[in-house]
Amino acid sequence: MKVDVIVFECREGSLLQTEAVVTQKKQKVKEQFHLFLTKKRLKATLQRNLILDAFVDLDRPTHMDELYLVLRSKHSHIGHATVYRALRLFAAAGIAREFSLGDGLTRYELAGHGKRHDYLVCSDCGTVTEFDNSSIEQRQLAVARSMGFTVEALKIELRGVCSRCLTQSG
Amino acid sequence: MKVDVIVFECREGSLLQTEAVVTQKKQKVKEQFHLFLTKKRLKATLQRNLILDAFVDLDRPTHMDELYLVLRSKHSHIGHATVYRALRLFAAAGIAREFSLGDGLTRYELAGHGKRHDYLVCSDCGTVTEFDNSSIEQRQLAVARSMGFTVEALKIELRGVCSRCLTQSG
DNA sequence: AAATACAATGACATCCACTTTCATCAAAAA
DNA sequence: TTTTTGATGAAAGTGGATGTCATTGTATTT
Repeated sequence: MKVDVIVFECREGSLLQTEAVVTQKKQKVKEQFHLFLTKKRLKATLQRNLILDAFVDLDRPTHMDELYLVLRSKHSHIGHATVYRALRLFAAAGIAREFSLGDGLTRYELAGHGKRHDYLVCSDCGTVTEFDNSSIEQRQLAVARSMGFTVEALKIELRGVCSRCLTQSG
Repeated sequence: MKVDVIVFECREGSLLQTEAVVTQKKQKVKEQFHLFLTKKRLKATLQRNLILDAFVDLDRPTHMDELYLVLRSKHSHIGHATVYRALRLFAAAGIAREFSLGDGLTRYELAGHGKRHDYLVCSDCGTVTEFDNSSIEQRQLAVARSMGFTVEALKIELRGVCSRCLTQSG
C-alpha cells in the first residue's frame, strides 16, 4: 500500500514560526550535523548538504521516496541509496528520529522538535497527524516502570477517520 | 533485522488457564472460522485447519515465519503462501488481529483476547510483552475525539530494556 | 454416487522497500 | 599536489509479502 502522508502541525505556535526562526533552526541543525561529521571523520559532501536542506525545509515527517522526489526535481544526479544512507546518518547524528507506522515505510522526522511520538493515522486518506499529550506519556512510563521496564522510546498510534474525511463522506 | 519474539502473558489469570478452558476457547474459534467460511462460500481445507490449530495452540502473537516453521516440523507439505493467505483470512474472519511493530514483519494475534494493543518491546532481547491499561486508553480516546478524530484502533508501543536484560547486564 | 464447478494449494515468479557491492569520484590530510 | 580514504550511484542482492497458474481438493449439484 502506498499512501501520501501530509502532516498537519498540531503543536501550538508552530504555524506561526517566522522565516527567521526557521532559518535559525536550520542553521543549528546543520551545525550539529557538521560537528558530528568532524567527530566521526566523515565527509561533508554536496549530496549530504542537499539532502539535509531538503529534509529540514520539508519540516514534517517524511520518508526516503518523498525526499528523493523532492531532490530529483531540482538535482537530477542524486541516487536512492545516497538518500537512504543520508537519512540513516542523520538518525545516527541525532538530528533525525527514525520511526515506522506499520505500512512498510521507514519514516524520519527532525529530532528536537520536542519528543513527538503520538500519531493519528487516518485510515481513509492516510494523513498522519501528530499530537502531544504529556499526561498520557507519564502514565505510560509509570506502568512500564512498575513492570521493571526501563523505557527508551514511546509511541502511540491511533488509527481512525479524521474530521475531514468524516465530513466529506457523511 | 530478525528477532525471536517471546511474549509473556501479563493479564492476570492468563497463566492459570486450565487445559479445559483452552480447549473450549479453541473450539469456539474454530467454529467461528468455519461459520465465516460457510457464509463466504469458502472451503475448509486440511491446511487451513492445521494452520488455525497451530496458531491457536501457540496462544501468543506470532508471524508467518514462526508459524511456518512450527507447521513444517510436523507437516512438511505446507507452503509459505498458504500460511500467509490463511493468516490474512483469519484476520478477515475476525479471529485474528493483524499488527506491526516496525521491524518489517506482519504479526498476528488471536482476537477476542481482550483488546490488546499495548506492547513493551525490549531493545536488548527483542521480547514483546503485552500489557493493558484502560485509563491510558480512555485518555487517548478523549484527546483524539477532541481533535475530531473517530478512533478505530489504538496502539501503544514502548521500547526499552526489560527487567531481565537489565539484571543480566548490570 | 458421479459429475461438475470452482476455490485452494504450492512451486515459482514477481513486487517493493531497503541494503550492499564495487568501480569511480571527491573531500580532507599529508 | 599527491595521497588517503570515505562517498557516490548504478546495478545487483535481500527478505518479507503477494501474484500467477497448472494442478488438486472440496462441496454442491445432478
